[in-house]
Amino acid sequence: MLRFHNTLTGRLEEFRPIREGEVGMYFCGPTVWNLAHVGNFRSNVFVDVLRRFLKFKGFKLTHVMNITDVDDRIINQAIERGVSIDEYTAPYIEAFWEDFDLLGLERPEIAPRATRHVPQMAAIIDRLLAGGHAYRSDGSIYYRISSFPEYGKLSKINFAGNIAGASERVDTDKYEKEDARDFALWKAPDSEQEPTWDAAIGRGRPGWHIECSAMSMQYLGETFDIHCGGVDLVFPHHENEIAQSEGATGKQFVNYWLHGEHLKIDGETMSKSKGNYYTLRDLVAKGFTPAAIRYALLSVPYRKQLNFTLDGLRGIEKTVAGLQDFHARLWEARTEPGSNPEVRAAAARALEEFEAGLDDDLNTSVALAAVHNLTREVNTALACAGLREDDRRDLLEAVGRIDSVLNVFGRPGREMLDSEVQTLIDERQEARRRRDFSRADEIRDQLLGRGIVLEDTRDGVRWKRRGA
RNA sequence: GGCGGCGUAGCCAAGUGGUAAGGCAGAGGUCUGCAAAACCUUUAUUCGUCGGUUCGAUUCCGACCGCCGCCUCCA
Repeated sequence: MLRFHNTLTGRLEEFRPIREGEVGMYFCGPTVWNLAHVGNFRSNVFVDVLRRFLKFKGFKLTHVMNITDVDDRIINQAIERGVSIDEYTAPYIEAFWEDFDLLGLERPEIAPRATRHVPQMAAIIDRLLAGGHAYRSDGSIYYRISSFPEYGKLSKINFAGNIAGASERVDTDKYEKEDARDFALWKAPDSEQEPTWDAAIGRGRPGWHIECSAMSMQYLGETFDIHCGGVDLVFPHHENEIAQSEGATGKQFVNYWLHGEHLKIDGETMSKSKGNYYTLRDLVAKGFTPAAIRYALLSVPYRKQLNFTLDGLRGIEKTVAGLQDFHARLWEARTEPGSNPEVRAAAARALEEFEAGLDDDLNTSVALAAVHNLTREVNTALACAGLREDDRRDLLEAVGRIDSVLNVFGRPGREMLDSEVQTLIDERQEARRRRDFSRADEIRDQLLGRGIVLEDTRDGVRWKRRGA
């Protein structure tokens, strides 16, 4: 039974989609004003595990991830450089997808861009105006929080007790708002340079929150199953989405809200000034593999802060290499016909525990423990020739199924070595037959220098690549 | 000030009212010409501190200490 911790209710709840066997989910995606950092990708990895596990469970998925390509930062940067919004964001969107693919993330079914959905946003704002949930002021349009008594139900925010200690931080707004809590749905242009849209509601540009209401409802309907994002979005972004959507439709917006925790770097918040700010590219440049980064980001359950350290990542490189070696060894294993009931049972148990772990609010730690227990048991069988052909087939299938969610085992297909390397390997085998071990070791070291690691096994020599 | 999270071996960490998963590192061993890989054994009488409830608490309650986050368009 699949259960999620629902931020809306604060409880662990059984997941029941609106339509049997189908799931609509929305994830607040990147704001493409700079290169995404490793923390951004923790959210993406969490959502990737979620979407892959839903497919594992047999659900048909419609996953929408928006791309925020208009906000104050983007507009300011574009104006400063004298380029259009699209020109400014294009390289960041491209870089985002490159990193996304590199981490083995499955692309969502739909990835709408805010700038392409302004009419839909205007339509919702129009409904809100008609319903008394919004008002015009100084050419801008604001959401009237007092018209939505349930405001605060997601973040449990309490304005009464809130203002006292935080009062010095409350925005002294230049705009004319009825209430300090009200937020902008539609902004009148500040200057002539600013990009604007002509919509039925006037000329201007959308506020931040409205795009997610507009795009999620366009692609998933007025009520849908899952909305996820980082914890920082709970307030105000998601709270405002609820106010906008439910204010406009009068229906419940989302059934399950899932929020991923942030990561810490060496126990501290990541920030440029602390020098612990890593983009994916930084880590790859340091020699880390995407599979290990992915593993690191998913190894701790999504609702826990995870402590990301380079030392830890180095250890995880070994863990992941072990899993990939295991997969390759299993793929190559020469086995006798038949089956070993113990191995069969181990495979079945691992799949069960893997699924049970993820069923429990995506407890990836438990799921990974099941994987490691399986690889150890199978390695034992492999070491004492206790693996049979039927087991091998079952295990490859089980690993494939597990990896359809984790995506860390790598593809075991054999790459061809160039003939010069192959000749050296053959020469070394010949030298070993002559017991000319100094020549054999010389060749082994030589290949190691080229990133090729040799292993002598009972079935002959194996080779694999290792990063420099 | 309001709301929330966390503190478990050298490190990363899961977890539960009934006696501590998993990974990395360490030690010893098997295998190997030597390696590598893999496997086996081993590594927390103990889960921040102090109280309380209980037959029994790391797990529930209270206090305290320490760390992190949201209340600022930051994942």
